[in-house]
Amino acid sequence: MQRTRFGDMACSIARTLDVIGEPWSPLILRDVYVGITRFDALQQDLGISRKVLAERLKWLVEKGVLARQQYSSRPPRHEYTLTTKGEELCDLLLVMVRWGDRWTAGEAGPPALHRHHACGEFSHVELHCSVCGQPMHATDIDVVPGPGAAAG
Amino acid sequence: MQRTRFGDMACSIARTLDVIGEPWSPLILRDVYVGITRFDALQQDLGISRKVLAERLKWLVEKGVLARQQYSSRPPRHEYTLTTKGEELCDLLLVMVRWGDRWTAGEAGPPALHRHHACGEFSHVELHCSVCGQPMHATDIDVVPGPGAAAG
DNA sequence: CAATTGAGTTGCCTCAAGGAACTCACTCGG
DNA sequence: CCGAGTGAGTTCCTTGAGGCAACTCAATTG
Repeated sequence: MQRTRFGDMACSIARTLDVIGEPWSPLILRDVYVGITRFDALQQDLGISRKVLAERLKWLVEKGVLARQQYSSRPPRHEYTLTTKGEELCDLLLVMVRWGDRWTAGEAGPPALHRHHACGEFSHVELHCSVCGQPMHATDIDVVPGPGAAAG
Repeated sequence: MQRTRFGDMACSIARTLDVIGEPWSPLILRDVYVGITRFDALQQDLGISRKVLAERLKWLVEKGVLARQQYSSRPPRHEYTLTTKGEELCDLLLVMVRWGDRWTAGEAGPPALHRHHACGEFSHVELHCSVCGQPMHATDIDVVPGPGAAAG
């Protein structure tokens, strides 16, 4: 965890980073997304320190991205699942995968493939405009201050 | 910088995080994207420590996301600009903005708006399938091992 | 020649990350 | 009933990254 907190900045990027910007958090999200939901399983899959894992899980639950649920009462056992807020964060992971596949995969090719339910094909995500439906990239837009911009 | 490096993992998310996963890096990228390209300007805008800023810039240049260019020879002055690789990373920022706007903006509304050049409207990004063009979210896909998956 | 600006670098200090061991509650096999 | 096993953390110690401030160096402006 960095000392400077991003949560108070008037920037949606900074505020998103406040939630999942710390090391390991996106990988925890990925694991929960693919079905690794128990503490020990996460710890072994990631090779993360148990202490840091406990901290991150607590944080992500507090932020409403994950939910901690008891799936057995005797013995008490828990698992972590995605909330709606968390599922929508996974979109971010898809975009990371796309960039990582393009720029870091190298000769061996992408480590994972995505099959889209709607068409059944292996594909990747593309960004489109919510209004006109055309492709939309960082170079295709102007950024202007919005209502929540800091005064001054 | 976390001690555990993500760059060697067989996962495009981890490898993307290796490039921009460290604290501040996405915000540096955002600033360069919106035209804050000089060292001191970045330092003042972000409130980041000069030491960490120097480290991050060096890392991002090494990774080919930013380019360090001289825009004046006498006196020698430099600025940082986005490479193609860096511009494509900005797509990630757009998705962060979208999530942050939805889940963290609150009453005040989003701090920034995006106007799409193609249609001239204020809009946000949506994820679509590269094959069928239909919406594509984390809940709409199956993840299966690809050619670059680690053996074992 | 002094002050200013851009772009870093150096040094010190604190707190977070890594690692390993320990706890606690419960279950299962003999 | 006893010991081993499992899930889910917690505690302790060491190292190193992040914050802060001061310093450097080169060139420019007054």
